[in-house]
Amino acid sequence: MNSEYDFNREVSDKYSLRGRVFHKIRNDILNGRYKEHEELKEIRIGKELGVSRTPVREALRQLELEGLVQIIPNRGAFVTGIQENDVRDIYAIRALLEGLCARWATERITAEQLEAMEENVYLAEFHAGKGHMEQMAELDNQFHHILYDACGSKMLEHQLIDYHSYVMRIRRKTLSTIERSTASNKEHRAIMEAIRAGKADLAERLASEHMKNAYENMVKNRLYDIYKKDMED
Amino acid sequence: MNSEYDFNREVSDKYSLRGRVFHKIRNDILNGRYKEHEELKEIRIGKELGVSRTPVREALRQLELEGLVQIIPNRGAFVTGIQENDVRDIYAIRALLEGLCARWATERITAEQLEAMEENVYLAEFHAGKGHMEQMAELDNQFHHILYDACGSKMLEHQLIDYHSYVMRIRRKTLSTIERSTASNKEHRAIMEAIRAGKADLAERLASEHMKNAYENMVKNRLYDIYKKDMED
DNA sequence: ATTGCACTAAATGTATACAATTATGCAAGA
DNA sequence: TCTTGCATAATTGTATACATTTAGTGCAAT
Repeated sequence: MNSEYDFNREVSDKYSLRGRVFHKIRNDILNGRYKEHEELKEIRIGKELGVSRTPVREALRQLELEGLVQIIPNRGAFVTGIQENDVRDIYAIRALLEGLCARWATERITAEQLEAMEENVYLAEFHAGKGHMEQMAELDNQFHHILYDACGSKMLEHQLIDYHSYVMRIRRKTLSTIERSTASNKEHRAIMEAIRAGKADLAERLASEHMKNAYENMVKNRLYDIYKKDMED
Repeated sequence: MNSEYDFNREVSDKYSLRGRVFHKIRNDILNGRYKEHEELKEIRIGKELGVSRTPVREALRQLELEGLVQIIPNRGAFVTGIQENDVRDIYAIRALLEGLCARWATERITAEQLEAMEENVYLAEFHAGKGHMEQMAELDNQFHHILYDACGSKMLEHQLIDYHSYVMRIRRKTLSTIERSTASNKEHRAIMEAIRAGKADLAERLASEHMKNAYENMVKNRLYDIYKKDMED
């Protein structure tokens, strides 16, 4: 019998212990509860969550997959350090890949995805007027995930989600000015309209520039200095 | 007191049991011992290598990191399927990233790395004349790894190495014609010379086209059909 | 005061036992 | 013959015990 299975299913299920531990630690890292280079000890985390070391160990190894944790043999698991150079490189890489993503999305986006994208942009404009920063940040994340989904490439989508997670710790702070947030959403609108108009070259260029702008804004405000100083003591 | 440590150390050490299991399974996948979608059962592999399930489980989760294995909860670990679309996407992504890599390498390459690159190209020309396919394939891998190293970005290097591993199962067969192999090395030479001359734009374009050529050659010869048919039964 | 070494404590690495889940085979019924 | 249901086997998930490695402490020798 032809045994079918969805091989594109998410890696870490939320219902196993390992899945729950995975998401807990992941959120704690992204929300800044754990600092850079902080050691994540299996016993302590296991005790905190009421599970044994085994699912914790496996969750930590899954987190290494996302680049949020680094495991050193016989030493332990550490929260990945955010290096200034790495951030620069990631944005350069993302400038290319988000461009490619926008190009492919232009060719393959569905009506539903386009509608979701439009709704996202409109909603963000509303919240921008009200100064709702929390919602803006969330909508920004959402916009990019819609774009990743729309490109129709699991490979590219997975890659971009990984990078997105990696810089989210910083990006949340980067977007925390209403000026950049508003400008960012305008760029989203431009990308969306290029995609809707079927202009692949334009969409690619706009998405690429969107990344460069985000990075330059970050550098200008030197918002990741808070991380830098941790590395210097 | 300042406890220093090399955080760029390789993830999987070769001296722990998990490390050995990891490399064993990895080689078996790359060398084609395990077919696509083949199930990798913890007990069987553990018995074969004389270890318990624990290091096998962890090795499998590390392999998921490289994209060679997919783990489905409560079902098991399976060799990643090579989809035609994924290969197309990876080469498109690599076309961009190898270009970026060549650009950065132009700006940052060291004298030693450049010399290694030159030696590689000369040696490949020698083996091309003799028709030594094995050596050609190995030198091709080596050239790209030198390039990755020379770009001076751990982020980009790691990314490219991952993709490189992923398609190596196919690429070995792709290079198996002496014509493509020779053409490929000519492209390597052109990239190397552009880097040596400090022409970043040219190096980027050549490296990008090198990927496109490799992919088009593969499609032309339809060399991955052997994989495709496995998926259709 | 400093270095070196042994010893201790604590953490990770591995093996194994048990629990939960999934796959398989067979029999009963339509 | 095909399907359904249950019993059983096989496999993964988790907990725990033990082995190994590492970090740190304290004491002695210089």
